[in-house]
Amino acid sequence: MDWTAEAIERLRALWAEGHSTAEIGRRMGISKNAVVGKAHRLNLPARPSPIRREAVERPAQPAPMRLPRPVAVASRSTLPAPPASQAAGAPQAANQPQVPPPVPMAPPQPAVVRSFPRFGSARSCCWPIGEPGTPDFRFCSAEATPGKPYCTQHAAVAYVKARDRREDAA
DNA sequence: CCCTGATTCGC
DNA sequence: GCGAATCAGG
Repeated sequence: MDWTAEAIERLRALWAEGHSTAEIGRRMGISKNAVVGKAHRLNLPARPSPIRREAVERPAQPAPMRLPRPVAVASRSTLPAPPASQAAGAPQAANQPQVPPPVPMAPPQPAVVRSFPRFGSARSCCWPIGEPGTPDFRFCSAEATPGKPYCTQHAAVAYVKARDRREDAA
């Protein structure tokens, strides 16, 4: 792409009009990458983009770390007395390797939901009535038979004798 | 899989 | 400088 002044002007215009990079590319007969690349180079105002690549892993960066300081090997026995610098004025606290404050761990779980209301009394029948998901869906809620989740009526339906059920099975 | 924009990096 | 490749989110 020959970025003539006209081309750049057109790019700027289309960009300012809010066209997508691909659309601009289509109109100018170039790829959207060319558009966005050029726009980026021209420092055109970035468009709303949800993308954030702060954490893009970039293995290719050896980053030759430098040694903190060359450990000077003092010729034995005499450590030169430190110059009585910082005696007056600003304390050189800046060089301390600022230890970040302890990060508080995730707050402990307050309390596991102990238990559902212990039903010492009778439970209600949980036989579904109506179409689940519809407003009028409910459960039977009659008094369930002890040890069973349904009332006697529905328990009779729920617990069918194996013999009778045979026919239903595929 | 389509769209989007951003960044990188070999050319 | 260019832009395809790649990344990343919708």
